[in-house]
Amino acid sequence: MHTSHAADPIALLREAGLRVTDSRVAVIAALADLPHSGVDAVMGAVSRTLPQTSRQAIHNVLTDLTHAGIARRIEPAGHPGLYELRVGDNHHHIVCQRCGAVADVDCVTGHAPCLTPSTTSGFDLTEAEVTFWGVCSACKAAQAEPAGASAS
Amino acid sequence: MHTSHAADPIALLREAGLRVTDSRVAVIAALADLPHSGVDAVMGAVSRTLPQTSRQAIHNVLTDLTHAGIARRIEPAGHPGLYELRVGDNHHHIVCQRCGAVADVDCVTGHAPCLTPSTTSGFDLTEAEVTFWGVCSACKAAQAEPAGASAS
DNA sequence: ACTTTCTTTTGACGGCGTCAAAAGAAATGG
DNA sequence: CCATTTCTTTTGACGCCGTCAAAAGAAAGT
Repeated sequence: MHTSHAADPIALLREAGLRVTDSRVAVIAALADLPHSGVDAVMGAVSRTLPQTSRQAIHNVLTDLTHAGIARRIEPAGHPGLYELRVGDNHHHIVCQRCGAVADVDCVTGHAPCLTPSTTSGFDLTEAEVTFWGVCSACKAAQAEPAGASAS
Repeated sequence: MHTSHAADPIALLREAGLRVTDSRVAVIAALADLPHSGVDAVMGAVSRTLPQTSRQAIHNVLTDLTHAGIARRIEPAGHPGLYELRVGDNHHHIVCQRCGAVADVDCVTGHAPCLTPSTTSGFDLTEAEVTFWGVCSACKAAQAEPAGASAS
């Protein structure tokens, strides 16, 4: 009866009042395995166990999970949407400008909205989203070794 | 009446080594007039003086200006790209979750990258992008008066 | 088991942006 | 002043990503 730990898909779904289906369990498992996955990556992972699953179903499930508060969608500029299960801890992201890889960054202050703008221009503030941009270690290595390296 | 501080489209283009064409001058004028404009808005503004201008030309010009450092492109999640002339002052934005309106927010610390993540996961950090989300005053007013309101 | 409700499949569609080829306009050199 | 090179703009097609909508299928309530 305690609120569940990260990776019990069935409990997460039940608590959210969503039906427990194979697709949803598989999508949650995929996100637990590969955070910051897009529809394609989730599709690939789900297809290994449920090969008939449609792309639209992946979209549906990810949208449902997001609305239910189980998943969170991020959308770095110039990239398709990505999903992760870490929710409600107000963390941020660092995105590689070369390959688009994403890593988590713990919030600087620890609680939302974590920043206060100097002037709000009459807006009611809901949240502050911080995206760091940089170059990941893999891309740094690829740049340092121009040729001959085993790249992925 | 204008001080040199205001953007002079022709000077900006010359300094960047770009040819001075009607389209480019018109796009810069449009952005000076309406910051945070998308391709559609710029197109509408430019069409008033250069009605034959193609949408692709707007894309080209905006991309050229961005690469030249004259304009900056922002891309709030779920919205098409927006452009502004304010460049290099490391300011941020607040976006209305209802209507997508964007306002500028001066940087909290005043200089890039303005924030340092606690853990960089091996990334070389380039910049920190902060997007505030909230509800603009117009949408707040619209919500307060559910029916019979005059034109927005 | 029957009916209602929710989920998934299937196919089409739309926004937004890019690519590429051809036509047009500005700078350069004779 | 004309010819050449270079850059800009037009035109049309295409692709990615996501949404919409209708029909088929599976789960829950009585």
